[in-house]
Amino acid sequence: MVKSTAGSPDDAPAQAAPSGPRVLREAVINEARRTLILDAARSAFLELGLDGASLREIAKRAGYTPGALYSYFGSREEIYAALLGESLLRLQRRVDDATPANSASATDERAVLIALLRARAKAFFDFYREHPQDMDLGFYLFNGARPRGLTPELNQRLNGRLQATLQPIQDVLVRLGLNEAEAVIETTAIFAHTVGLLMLNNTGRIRLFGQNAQALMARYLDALSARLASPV
Amino acid sequence: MVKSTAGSPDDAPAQAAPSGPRVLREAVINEARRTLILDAARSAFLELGLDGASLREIAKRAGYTPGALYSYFGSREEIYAALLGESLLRLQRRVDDATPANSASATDERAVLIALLRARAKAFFDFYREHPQDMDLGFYLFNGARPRGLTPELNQRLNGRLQATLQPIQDVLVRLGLNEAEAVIETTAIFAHTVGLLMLNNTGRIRLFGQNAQALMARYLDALSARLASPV
Amino acid sequence: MVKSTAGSPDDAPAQAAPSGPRVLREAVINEARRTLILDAARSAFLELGLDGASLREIAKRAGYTPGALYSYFGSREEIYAALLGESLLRLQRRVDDATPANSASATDERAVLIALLRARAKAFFDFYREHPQDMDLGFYLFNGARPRGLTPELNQRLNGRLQATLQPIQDVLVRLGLNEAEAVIETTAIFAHTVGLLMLNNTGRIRLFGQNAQALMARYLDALSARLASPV
Amino acid sequence: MVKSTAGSPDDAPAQAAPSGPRVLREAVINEARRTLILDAARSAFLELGLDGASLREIAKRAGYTPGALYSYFGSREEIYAALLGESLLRLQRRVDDATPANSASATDERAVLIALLRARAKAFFDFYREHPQDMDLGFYLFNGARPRGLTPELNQRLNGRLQATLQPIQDVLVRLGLNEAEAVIETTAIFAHTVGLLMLNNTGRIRLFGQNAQALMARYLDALSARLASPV
DNA sequence: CATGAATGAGAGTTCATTCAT
DNA sequence: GATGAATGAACTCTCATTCAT
Repeated sequence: MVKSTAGSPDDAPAQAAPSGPRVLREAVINEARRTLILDAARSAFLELGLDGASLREIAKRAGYTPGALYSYFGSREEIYAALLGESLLRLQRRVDDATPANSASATDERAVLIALLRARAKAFFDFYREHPQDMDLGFYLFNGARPRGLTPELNQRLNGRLQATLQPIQDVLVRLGLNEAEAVIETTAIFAHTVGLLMLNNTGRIRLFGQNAQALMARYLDALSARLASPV
Repeated sequence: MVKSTAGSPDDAPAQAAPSGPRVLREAVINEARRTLILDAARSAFLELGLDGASLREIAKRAGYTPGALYSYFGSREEIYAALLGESLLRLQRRVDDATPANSASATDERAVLIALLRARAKAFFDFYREHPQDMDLGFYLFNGARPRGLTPELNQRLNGRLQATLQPIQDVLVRLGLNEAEAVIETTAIFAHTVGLLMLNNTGRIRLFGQNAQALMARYLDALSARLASPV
Repeated sequence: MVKSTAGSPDDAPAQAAPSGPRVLREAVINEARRTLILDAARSAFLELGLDGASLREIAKRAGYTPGALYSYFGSREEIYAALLGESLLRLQRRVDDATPANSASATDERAVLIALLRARAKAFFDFYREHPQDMDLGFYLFNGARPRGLTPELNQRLNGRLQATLQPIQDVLVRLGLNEAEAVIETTAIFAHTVGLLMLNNTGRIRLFGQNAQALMARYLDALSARLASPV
Repeated sequence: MVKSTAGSPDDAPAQAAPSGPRVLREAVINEARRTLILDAARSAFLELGLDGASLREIAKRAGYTPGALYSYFGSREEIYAALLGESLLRLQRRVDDATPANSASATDERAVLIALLRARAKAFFDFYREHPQDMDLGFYLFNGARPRGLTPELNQRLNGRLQATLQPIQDVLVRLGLNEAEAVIETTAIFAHTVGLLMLNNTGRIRLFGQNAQALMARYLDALSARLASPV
């Protein structure tokens, strides 16, 4: 049995395992197999959605029998959690890498920061617009008072990842002069608007109103930029 | 058999049924029984969520055998749809009835309109904040290209209800000087922000950030009010 | 409640009912309603087969609610039985009315008889070829040691009808010189061959062999005619 | 999972499975369990008919829970198909093994062939007379334009088996001098007569006419033999 | 480590039939 | 005579999970 937690190479090892070349090799192999399963889960997810991504289906796609998965994950929900954890990492990378499109008016430092803010918020938005299933996953796992079959630790870890993802946005706001509290508030608002637009978009509500999600996001960022343009 | 559509008092009767005291009484009884089932469904929903609100569970709570429900609804999805339809009606009523808290500065007509806008948006927000399951329901039934087992007619009817609910908000915007297109855009933005806040709230994300959904909503409306304060 | 047996106008009344103009009128109306139901059953049968012809479906097509049918028939099987009884009557009529195609060589009395035999056998065959569902019905109701939910009386009555249907064929054989026993044997053989061809035809087995049911029936009758051509 | 196709020992293995004593043992066990289920199905069939042989009933008789059967068969129809496939194999073996009762007049080669033909046709007839349920099964699975829930491949395989079963009869006819087309026609006729007699026998129609199915079959073969006695 | 058979529960749905009204 | 709500049992099938091997 392996059963580490939300699978990812950079996770700090939960406990100091007895080391040695053999143990190391096995750990590497295990990680590879976990990855294999997660790839299968992701593809099942993508094609069939949450309902269709049954444990059986995932096992089949990974070339395993259902029971085998329990050597690597404690339950179906844990696979989902690992998937979500990994999705958040990809999101984080994307937000971190975001750069403003045109660095023309590099003279005005404030404008540069705002452009960076927009780039990061847009990266966040685009990620979920392009991968709607990843958002489904997140909302599936956190849909009540207590998350779905997640251990408190796992839950906390995932929450940490989410916050880490939004941190770059918050940072820019601070550099723009907002104090910590204000920055958190504004970040949360951006987060909420983004999520709202995406939800409406994914469920066809936006098309219903003859609108376009990307344009609405740009519009929101326009207004935000205007508010931030002059020092607070 | 009864099987009218998404149950509601104000539905125009599909056909002129033979009237008379007896027929009337039976219709009333039927409506009562439909309501009984819907109440059971709602309670199951509330306590167990969508997954737990199986037909069997609903039937049990309504004091019926599973098969009996099929006299009133053609499928499980139809029950959900009726629930959603009825929920949208309650929402609509709430938005329609919304009035500004303090009608103090009744002198400034523009201010009055903005106060009305805020009251309506707040009513919308509060409704779903108080009844989170109702929002789940909506997102469940419209979660893809094609809605979950809904007939196109039912889908269209429900969409119409949703739009009717947002209409009062849009109306105020028009009265404030926005043209039709702008009003739709702004309404959609309000809708999105509301939904986003609620989603984050319902899944505990907002508390995670140490925030408060109602305050964030108020803040959003503040900014909006400021933008609308001066004529366009 | 009415519940006479295998419905048909020419059935001898099972019991001497109290007569009188009013009773008579009601009996007529009842008969009409039974016919209405049977028509509905037949149409359901024709379009949906045995599986699809549920009591609900029949009731719907007859413009009744399910429960109402129990005023006229004791069970679903009884409806089927009535349908079969009526089908056998139609078959009988068809066989009785069968006449040789070309009455050319009217000189040879033996040839005339053989032509009549062929016409009758062909009529029998054609009836079921054109109405495959009617044969399904028969085999459904008599598929075991004891017929499906039929009372012995009903069973006997239906058997009598079947025999009456084959009687005209048997008669010709007798007129051709066969004694009673031989005639019954030959009739049964014709019956069997017909049924076999039809079964294979209805289930696509004959097409599978690249054959044609009608041609095979003609071929069988050719051989039979040849055997009967010279006096026994 | 096992899920080979219409179960039978002589099926060519679909893929070269990794061999070895362990794999072999498991394959044997699996085959045994499939057989166990098929035995249960056959017995349910025999006692309760097609309607009564539900998945639940079969599972109960096999000592399984309903879901367990899905490890071995993809659907209820697949069980039926396996049953039919295996039944056709038994039939084929019986026909192949059929030998004339008295090989007295071995001098006349033509007579020997005719005796062989009779033996084979009789074997076919006897098989279904002794196992009436097997015929029901066949007619159930092929009762319309498209077979009941069978994949086209399975359907084709079963059809192939049926044709293989009749081939020995057809062969003798060819050896007796009939050309290919005539042989097919005559084989189909024999098949039809057999099926017709069996249907009437199984449903009690033959007894109704005071006849005996075996005698009628013999009589049919007498006439056929007479026709074939002299070279064509 | 992996298998895969098996469980046990449950899903939605359909049905003939009954019976108070 | 007719309604139609309701029963109760049945249906096929899917699922996450367990565990002896």
